[in-house]
Amino acid sequence: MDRFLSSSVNRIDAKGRVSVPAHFRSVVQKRGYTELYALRCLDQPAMDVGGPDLLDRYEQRIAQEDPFLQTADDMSFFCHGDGAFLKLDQDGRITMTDFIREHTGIGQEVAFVGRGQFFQIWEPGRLAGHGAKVRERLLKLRQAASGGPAQ
Amino acid sequence: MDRFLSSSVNRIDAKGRVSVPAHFRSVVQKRGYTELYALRCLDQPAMDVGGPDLLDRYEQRIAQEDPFLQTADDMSFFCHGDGAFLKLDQDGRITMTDFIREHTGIGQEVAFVGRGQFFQIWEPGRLAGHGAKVRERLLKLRQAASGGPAQ
DNA sequence: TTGACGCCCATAAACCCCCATGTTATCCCA
DNA sequence: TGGGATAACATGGGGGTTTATGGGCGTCAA
Repeated sequence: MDRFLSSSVNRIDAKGRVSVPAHFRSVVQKRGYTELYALRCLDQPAMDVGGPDLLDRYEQRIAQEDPFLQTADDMSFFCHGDGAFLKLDQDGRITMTDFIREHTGIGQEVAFVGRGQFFQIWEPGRLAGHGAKVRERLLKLRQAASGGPAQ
Repeated sequence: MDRFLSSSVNRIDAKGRVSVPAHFRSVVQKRGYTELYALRCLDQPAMDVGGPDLLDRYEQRIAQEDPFLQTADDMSFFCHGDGAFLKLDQDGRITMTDFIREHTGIGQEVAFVGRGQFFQIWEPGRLAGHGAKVRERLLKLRQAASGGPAQ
C-alpha cells in the first residue's frame, strides 16, 4: 500500500537525528520521491512532509486567497519561508532543524502521523491534545447527523 | 458464509502475536483481502478491522468535503493517523503493536468480535462492560416502545 | 578551532519465516 | 455406539533479517 498510514513516536539522538518509520520510507520510495519537503502547517504546530505534490497542494490552498490581499503573501512567506528540504541519510534518518523545532515545539521525541498523501511531524504531547480535539469534533458531527446524542 | 460472525478470545504469546480466529481468516480469504486495515474506534476502546475497502470508503467520504476546511482535515487525521495495516503472518497471526494496545488497553488476551462486514478487537474485560451497557440500552428501548417495563 | 553534517559501523530490540506440540473437533469404522 | 485415527487449530519457540538508536571519524565552512 502506498499511503502514509498510522502513527508512531521515535527518539531524537544526541546529534539531532531521528529515524523516519520504515513504513513511511518504503512509501517514499514507492512514490519515487527523491526529495522530501517539509512545510509549516498554517493552523497547527506541525510540519507537513511529502513530495513535490505537497507543494502543489499548498499552492492551491494559497491560490484560494485574494491575490490583492496580504493574506496570500503572508501564507506563502510563512510556509515556503526557508527552504525546508529534508534529506534522508543512509540509515533513513532526518535531522530536526531549528526551523522545525520552533514551529512544532519538538524536544526529545518526534511523533510521525500518516495523512495518506503526506505525513506530519508533531511534538508527541501536542499531538495527543490535538487528537482529542479532533475526536470530539468528529463525534459531534456524527451525533448531529444522527439527530441526537442518544445513539 | 462470508460475514464476520460470533466472538472468541485468544491469548497473546511471548512475542506479542495472537491468532486471528480461523473462521475470520477464511472470510478474509474469501473476500480476497491481502491485507487488513485497522482503525481506532472513535468512541470506544476498540479497533475496527476490515479490508482496504474500508479505508477507500473513508477516503471517498473525505473527497466530498472541501479539502481546505477543518472537517476534511479532521477526517483524514482520523482515518489515516488512527489507522494501520495489519499483516497476517503465515500462521494466521497478527502482532499487537503499541499502537493497538494504547487505544484498547489490551494486555494478555484479545477478544475478536464479528460485526458482519468487519470485525472488532477488544480487551476482553472492557468488551464485557460494553456488552452490558449495550444490552441495557436495548432493553430500555424495548420497554419504552412497549409502554412500560411489564413488556 | 569548532560545530554542523556526511559516511560508516555496532548493538539491542522488533519482526517475520519456518516448524513443533498439545488440544479439540470430526470422521470413520468396527 | 464406542473408540481410535485424522484433521484443524491455537500456541510456543528457533533463528535469520530488519529496524531504531547510539557513536566514531573525516570533511568542510565559518
